[in-house]
Amino acid sequence: MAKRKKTNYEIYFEKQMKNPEFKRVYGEEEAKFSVSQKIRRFREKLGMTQQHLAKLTHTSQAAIARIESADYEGHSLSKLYEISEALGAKLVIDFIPTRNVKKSA
Amino acid sequence: MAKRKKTNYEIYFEKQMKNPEFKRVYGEEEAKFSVSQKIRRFREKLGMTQQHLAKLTHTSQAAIARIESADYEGHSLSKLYEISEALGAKLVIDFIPTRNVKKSA
DNA sequence: TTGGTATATATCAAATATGATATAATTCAT
DNA sequence: ATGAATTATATCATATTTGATATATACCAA
Repeated sequence: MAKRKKTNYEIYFEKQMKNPEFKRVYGEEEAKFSVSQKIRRFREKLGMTQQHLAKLTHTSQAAIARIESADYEGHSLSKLYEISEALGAKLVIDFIPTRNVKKSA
Repeated sequence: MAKRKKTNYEIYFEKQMKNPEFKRVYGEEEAKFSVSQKIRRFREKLGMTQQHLAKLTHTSQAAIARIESADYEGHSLSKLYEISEALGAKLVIDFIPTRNVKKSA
């Protein structure tokens, strides 16, 4: 069975992950957090309150609290884009291949 | 006005972005596609039909078509997680700092 | 403690996404 | 061109997210 050809991104990413510094920063420090946690951490790094982020994204402090709560899973992409904009960040979304999948039905 | 202290991640990322290879692969080849396009491209690389992906995610072919349509922006994270699982992929979501933001309200 | 600020939780109506179905349009092989 | 497979579009009921509000809790400083 022939192996699927890796994308450039995969090749590059795997190479980077062999770099201990990259692995530490990307693979551990950041990637282990849930989306909720990432938002909270990012906001707190900026010294920004939920109230302020709420104003920037035209919503309420309660809504931000909900989005940042650990067990919340109802995030929409449109909301995440709004939030990333308010945080001065770019939202990156990628599908990284992890295992083989049967090709067809 | 004192500059905000950069996070380790920011420092590392900016350094990487000065590497033309990283910039090309991370910033252009992948990031230029919308989420809809990424799903479609990923599915097609696997030689998988919308019908099959629909079955794997317990929904209809029409729903997959909608999710892959270029102008659709209603994606939810929960749906993206389901899809990435069916595609044999890990969904990566990250906020990459791009500019400074006022610290507080 | 008191007051002030920040965050968490609950409720409910409104907005939006989802699933299901039917059917149209496209693509592709023969 | 015909037919089969694939994808696109439309509609509508249902489910879920969102915004808004009120209020509770937590935390810190004076």
